[in-house]
Amino acid sequence: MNQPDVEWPREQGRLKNVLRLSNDVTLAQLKYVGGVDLSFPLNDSDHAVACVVVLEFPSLKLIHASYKWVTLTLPYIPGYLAFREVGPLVELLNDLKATQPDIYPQVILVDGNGILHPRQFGLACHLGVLSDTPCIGVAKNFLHIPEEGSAMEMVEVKARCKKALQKRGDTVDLIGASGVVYGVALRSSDDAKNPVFVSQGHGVDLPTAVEIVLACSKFKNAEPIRQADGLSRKYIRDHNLSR
DNA sequence: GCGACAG
DNA sequence: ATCTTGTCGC
Repeated sequence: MNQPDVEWPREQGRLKNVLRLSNDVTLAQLKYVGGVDLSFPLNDSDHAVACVVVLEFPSLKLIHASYKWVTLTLPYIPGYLAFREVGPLVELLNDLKATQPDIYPQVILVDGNGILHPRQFGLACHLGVLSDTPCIGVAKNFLHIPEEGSAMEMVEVKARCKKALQKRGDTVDLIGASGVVYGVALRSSDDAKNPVFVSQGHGVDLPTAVEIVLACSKFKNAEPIRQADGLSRKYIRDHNLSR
């Protein structure tokens, strides 16, 4: 009974029962924002460097970065990213909470989706529940969601974005034919024509999630994620981890 | 069967 | 995911 397409949706459904989409964090009380990401060496998809950073808010100054060199056992399958990447991230967060609880972030920006997902339970939800920490999904690319109507089709979303996202802060709601509010496409920078896709992960409502992502954005990618991405990549270079 | 699919 | 970084389409 080791069938991913049977066991994994089941597991997502179970964890979804303890998912909180109500708000546990506000901009006013925000002091530390986290960012997580994994980077891979060239020609080696079985190993990666997981990274968690903490930025002071609203200055967005880097105050912490920790890394973990990991061996990945599961493949990347769209809709099941969390099963491949969530383990190392939870470990890094647990270490941080245990050793430096004073700088543990009130909210974490995750490279990937929250409920903007075929079963409304993407990586940001998965990480939020397992770490019991508010999380926001921020994806650079749109994840295709089957059978949710023309309003959620790739070409349709792109067309609406091109028309409506004229300046930094503009948003386009992503609502399925079923009525589910998946998230929003957000223009995070005046220089970035293409949007990022923001969705609730855990412990945050959508308006607050968008507010936080925007407040953390200097470029297209929100600073916490951009830092985690850049630093984990640098870690691979500095330690000669590419084959 | 092919297509469409976060990282 | 991977490429130097910021962004994107020819």
